[in-house]
This record gives sequence, C-alpha cells and structure tokens, in this order.
Amino acid sequence: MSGRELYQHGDYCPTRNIGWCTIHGILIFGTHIMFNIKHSLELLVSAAIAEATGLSNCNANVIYSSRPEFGDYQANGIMAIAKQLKSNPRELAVRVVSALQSNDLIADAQVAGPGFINLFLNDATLATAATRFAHGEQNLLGAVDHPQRIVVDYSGPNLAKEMHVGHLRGTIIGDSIVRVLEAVGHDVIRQNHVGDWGTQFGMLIAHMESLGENSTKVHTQLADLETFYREAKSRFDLEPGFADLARSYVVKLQGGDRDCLSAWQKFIDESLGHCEDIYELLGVTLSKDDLRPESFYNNELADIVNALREANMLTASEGAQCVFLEEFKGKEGTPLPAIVQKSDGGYLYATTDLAALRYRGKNLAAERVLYVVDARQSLHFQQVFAIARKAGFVPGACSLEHIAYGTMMGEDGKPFKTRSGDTVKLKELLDESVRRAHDIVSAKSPELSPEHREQISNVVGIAAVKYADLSKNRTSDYVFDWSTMLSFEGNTAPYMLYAYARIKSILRRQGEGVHPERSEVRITAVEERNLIIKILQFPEVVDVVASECYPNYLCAYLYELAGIFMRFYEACPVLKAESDLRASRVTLVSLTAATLKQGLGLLGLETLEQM
RNA sequence: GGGGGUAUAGCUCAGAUGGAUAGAGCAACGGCCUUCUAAGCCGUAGGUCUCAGGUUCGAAUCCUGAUACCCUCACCA
Repeated sequence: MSGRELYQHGDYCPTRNIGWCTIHGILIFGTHIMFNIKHSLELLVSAAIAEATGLSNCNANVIYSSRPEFGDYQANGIMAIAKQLKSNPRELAVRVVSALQSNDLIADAQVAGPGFINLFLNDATLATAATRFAHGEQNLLGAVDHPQRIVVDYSGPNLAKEMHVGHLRGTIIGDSIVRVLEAVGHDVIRQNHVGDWGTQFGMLIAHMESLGENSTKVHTQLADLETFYREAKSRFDLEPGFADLARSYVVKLQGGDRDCLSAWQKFIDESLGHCEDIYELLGVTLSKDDLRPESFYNNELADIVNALREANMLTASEGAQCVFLEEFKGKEGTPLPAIVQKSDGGYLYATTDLAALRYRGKNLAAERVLYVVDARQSLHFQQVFAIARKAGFVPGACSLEHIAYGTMMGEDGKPFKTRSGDTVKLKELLDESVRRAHDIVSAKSPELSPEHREQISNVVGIAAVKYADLSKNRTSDYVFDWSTMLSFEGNTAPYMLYAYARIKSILRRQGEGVHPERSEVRITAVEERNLIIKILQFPEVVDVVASECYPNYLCAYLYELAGIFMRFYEACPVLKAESDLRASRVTLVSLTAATLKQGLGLLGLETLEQM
C-alpha cells in the first residue's frame, strides 16, 4: 500500500474547472497535487467499487488500454473482486459503472469482455487540462505527497585508474534517478563513494615519488592514468625493491605519515580531475560536495567492528572477524561469512560500506538509500543491508535498495573490451561517439557552419551514448554496438533530438503570432487528442520512475511522445491553420516541446534548437 | 555443489501491479518531399514468448521441473 490515503466515502467536491475529487481535503485532480489521470481514475473506480460492494481498499487495477476501442484506460480489478465475492464479474462491472459518481473526467465507461471496464476520457476536460498547463496554472510535475530524504550512492569510480566503460551505466542511471527524484520533490543527497584508499595506492605513490617532486611533471605523468597504473603495476611485479617500497608506503599512509599523505592527496586530486572532466563531458550533476570517498570513513572502521562486537554479531574465524547471518549460505550449505576485519587487522569493502550506511542513516537521516551499483555486487549489498539492520545502524523504517544494473557487452557477447582485451576508457568512447556524430551531421546538414555542426555533434554524440544505455532495462546486460546506437533511427537520442528540433522550428516560424500562455487548446482531430493525452501522462511515468528507478520507462514514454508528435505533425498543419485552430495547435506544439525538454532533462540529456 | 540472474521476430531490444489480437527499431520489400526540417511518415512480411507440466475465467508475466548461458559464494573493490 503506497503513499496516498485511500478514498473516504462522500468526500467529493466539484471544483470549477477540471479538478474534482477531494480525498481527505487534498485536491487530487486539481492544482496542488501532481496531476495524474491514472490516480484519479483509480480513485473514482475504487470509490464506485466501494459503493457497489461495500468493500473498501479495493484495487481498481487501472491500466492503459491496449487498443483504442477499449478506451483510453481500462479498469481490470472487477474480475478479481467478483471472484472474491463469488459473484458474476460482468454484473458486478455493470453495478460499478452505474455507481460511478458523475464527474467530468470520464466521458464513457463501458463493460466489456469478462468484466473489463473501458474508460473513455472527456475531450473537453483534456483540452482544458492542456490549456491550464500551457497557461502555467498547473505544473507538469508537482510535489509528491510525502517528500522523503533520499540518499543516492552512484558513480563511485576507483581513483587508482581512469574511468572506463564499466562506470558509464552507474553514473548516468544514477544521475537520471537523482534528477527524477528531485523533480517530484524529494530531498536528494548524492553520494559519490569513490575508491581512494587501499593497497594499490602505495604502489602508485611510490611510482609517482620516484618520478620526482615537480608538480607540473606529476600532472603530465598522470595525464594518462591508465598507462601510469600499468607502469606502476609492472614495476611492482618486476622490481624487487619497488614492491617493498610500495608496501612500506601503504603502512606509512595508514599510519598517517604526513609526506605520504600529501603525495597521496596529490595523486587523488589529479585523478579526481579526470573524473570531473568526464562528468562535465557527460553532463552529470555530481560535484565535489557530493564526494564521500572511502577514506572519509577511515576513522569509523574500528568503531564499526566494536559496535558489531557489542551487538554480539561478531565471530572470529580463521583469524578474521566475521559476521555470520542465518540467511546467507556458502558452499555446500555452510554458513557464509561477511568479513569485516582481516586477520592482519585491516578492514574491507564491507566494513567501509557499513560505516557509510551508518553515516547515511544517522548523520544524513536518510529515509531511503539507493545504491546504484553493478548487479554482480548483489550479495555484498544484501549482506551489508542485513548486518546494518540487525546492528541498528539505520532506522528500521529506512528503505535500503540496491539499484542493480547489468554489464555492457561487446558484440561477441562478452564484457566490452578493446580488440587487444583492455578495458575501454570512457573518454575514448565518448570522443569516438562525438566524432561519429560529426560525420553524420556533416553529411545530413552540410549547410550549417562548422561551429554549429561541432556543437550539434557534441550534444548528439554524448546523448546517443547515454540514451542507448538509459533506454534499456537496467537489470539486464546489453550489447554495445555503434551501428545500432548511432544509426540515429528508432528509439535513439538523435530521433528524439530531431523531433525536438522540428518542434522548435515551428515555434520559431510562428513568430509572435500566437501566445501559448493565453491560447485555448481544442481537440479537432484524433492526432491532437492522442498528443494531449500523452502529454498529460508525463507525470504518471515520472512517478513510476521515482519509485521503481527504471529510467527506460521514461525513455519509452518520450519515444512514444515523439512518435505521436510526428504523426500529429504529418496530419495537422500548424502554421497553415487559421486563427483559433492555429493558436490551439501552436500551443500544443509548445506543450510538446516543454514536455520533451523536461523529460530529456530528467534523463540528463541536452536538447538542440536546430539540427 | 549452494545462491542469484537471463532465455521474446534473422539482429538489437521493450513488454510495472497476470488481461482482450505479444510491441518497437534495424535488416528485407513497397509507397510518401513544388506544402511547418525526409535524422521523418505510412504500409507489407516476419513469433510454438527455450522446453515440459501446473495455478487461473485469462499466463511472455505466477509456481514446479528440465536445458543453455551469465554472475556470485573467506580475508579485492
């Protein structure tokens, strides 16, 4: 049972324009609350079910109709309720329909099939709602009924190396989720849990130190982090003295040695600079303020282990400090440990995550914590969540969710690598996409200036990579393929950006003739009606993305919106229409533009006025 | 071996709480530019939703089993 309080009988009060039902004094289909046709229908139908059966809390099960003749929405809940009551579903559906309170949202409700109720929306209400949006009397996205403080952990690259394609998904999926949550009114705290601590840094600092103290030189050396890491690793493996030096640096680092710390800091700053360049290029909203690196929790780790010991959750096993939980079994059903302290006294990933979770629960007062992390870490997070709950590190009501995503594969179905088997640097991937976009832009629009073409290909190239990822269900692995991604057809960023550019072109050409903020939207063709309904459904999909964290729902919606607009564009002349009709259509075009721009914005994509 | 995941058109992918005739794009074939950007629109063709059972008025979706592939299971993150 989510959020919203249920209908209480007899609470309706009509309002002047479109709005209607008040539930516990809250205007649902009105101005305050997120405008949401589906919720309104659910409330209306469940009220009618209550009226017809005396049952409260019934799920009307309202969904989009699969075919036009079945209406705009359909209520499928009747069959289940009839079964529960051992009554005839069709008869019940008829009684529910006649129990529907008169309202101006539903124009017609028809019983069909075994007990479906097909709902047809009122054209005048749709037109009025669209007009109100255009006039700015109602926001496309309003505030959620219960704003939450939500911590979102995403991106989290390892600073020892350069960002590679493996970091793309978490970074952009997380960024989109964060934008959506904020848009619906939640209080979002971003956390970039970067890896800046661990044994590998001893090796890197040792290598850096040996190259000299000169800071400009360091900057140059670290320009290619990947090569730098490889060199350090190779020396670590081959030079006997170097490995010892590296290990001694680790010890000194952990002991708080000032020189070592300052060298480490130098390295971290350089590496962070690389990340920031990527974030800038990707248009990701993470900033320095969102950094909570692993080292941030260094001083908490001993206390985490102590707290677990005091809670009697700790077991020594093979020299390590472990937490064994009933629900986790390892090989041959033996208990599976989560190790929080190594036999040499060192701490691990799980320890840091427990500290982070306690910080988020206690210090940040999170009500919901989202971990946008690779699906392969699922077991790790299940363990960490279970331990944190049992140890009381987070409030019981706090929701902990692993927002898992799959792996990016190459065309061979194996994890995406270069031909030589190396990981692909994110920077190189993005540069190549922009380069390919540039070739296409130059071929399609040779009349544009070189600067303009460059600007377009920058936006299109980045958007293509992001959209190709965001448009897929995050839980599954997917095949990265230049040809499908940059074919610029179908459900792709270029298609969406092109639709937007066409829209803007109309609005430019119409000049000062029409003022959408004072014009009336009318429905004179089915393409107009379809477009209006789709626009009004924007809040519904955003709502689902905010709760389920699947950005591909939003992509699918925007693709459909763009498609419906294209059909409107083909069928309904805008600038050639006369007077009121022209004003109405220009207004619709303007609303479509606003919705597309906002939707793409929630995905973290820029738009182009022209392409 | 335990646990988790995936299997949908030739290819790449959608299919939220079980709903009516399973959807897109690419590739193939055929239409539409002297009219608001053809990076577009319309149409044709393409499916035993891995297999076998089960639950249900109704299953790609839920349950059981099988097969294939992937991930994961003690001191990496």
